[in-house]
Amino acid sequence: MMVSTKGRYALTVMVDLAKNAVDGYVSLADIAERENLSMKYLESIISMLNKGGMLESLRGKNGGYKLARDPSEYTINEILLLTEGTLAPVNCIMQDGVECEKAATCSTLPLWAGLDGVIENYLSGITLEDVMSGNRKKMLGDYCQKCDS
Amino acid sequence: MMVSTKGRYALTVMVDLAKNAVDGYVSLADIAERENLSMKYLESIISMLNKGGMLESLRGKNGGYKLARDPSEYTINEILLLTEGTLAPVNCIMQDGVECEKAATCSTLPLWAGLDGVIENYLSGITLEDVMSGNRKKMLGDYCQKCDS
DNA sequence: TTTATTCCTACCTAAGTGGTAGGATTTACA
DNA sequence: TGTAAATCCTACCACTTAGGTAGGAATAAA
Repeated sequence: MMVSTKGRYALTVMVDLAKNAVDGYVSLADIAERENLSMKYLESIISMLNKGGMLESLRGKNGGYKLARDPSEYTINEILLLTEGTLAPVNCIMQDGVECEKAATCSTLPLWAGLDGVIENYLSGITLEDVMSGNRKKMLGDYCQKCDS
Repeated sequence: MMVSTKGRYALTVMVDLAKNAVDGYVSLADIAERENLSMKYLESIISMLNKGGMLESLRGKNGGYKLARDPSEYTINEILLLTEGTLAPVNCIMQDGVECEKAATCSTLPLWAGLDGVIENYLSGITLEDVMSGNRKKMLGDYCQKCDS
């Protein structure tokens, strides 16, 4: 599994915030109840989003969270990267400038690099707005039977 | 990480067998030495490939393994599926006919389905022959700087 | 000053990853 | 017919990650 519940829940939280955007702040308790997820667990996840600059927060009564930007200005890639660390499909892809010692002669590396590119390309091309508004054509593309009907 | 060492080593073994195809059988000891991998661990991996019909094997002296078909007749997708079980990027994608109970109303599901499609499409479009022969154009596509030079 | 909220640290169980160990079985060949 | 070389099979094991839970401190509005 490439994306754990951390990443999935992070996206769910972001979509929830986008859909329930109001003037003020939205509390985590509200989000957890709407999405039927453990509030305590969401706490640790939303903390990563917050520290990563995705959100604005306010403590205390009537506090909560809200998106820092317009939904169209978030790519799914950057949201998932915050909670997952990396989205590389294998751990032999170069990370932090360190590459596998066999890289120069490895026959399979180009395959993994290509797969990595395909994934990043897809996730970078879709915004929070697309997910929130259910842009099936963009998300499902050729695989969507309903998109043409 | 989507693909574990099992899948990576399985592909490495298949490529090694493709490159070192001879009349007879290739022993696991030879493969392990060439690829510098633990023979004992490879044993369990090659067993999955063998049971999955990817190989032909012969026990006893001068025994070993060889590919059951031409390299061009294996897709990378089917090789990885044997050792990984699934290549779905998240576990909320439908499996064995069972789908998430929130599927009908889930905003994020189309994204995961789209990502799954992109991955499967990529891995199904590349053959063992492509990897063995280093077909960078096909594996790296638009991401390859060297492909046009 | 009370109440509702975020923020922080620590802890826990179960499952998966990446192997290792030892031996039984089979086959070619001298 | 014996022996060496190979696959095949079952068990085990340490370590890491996933997926949370628990408890309380700090903050801010009313």
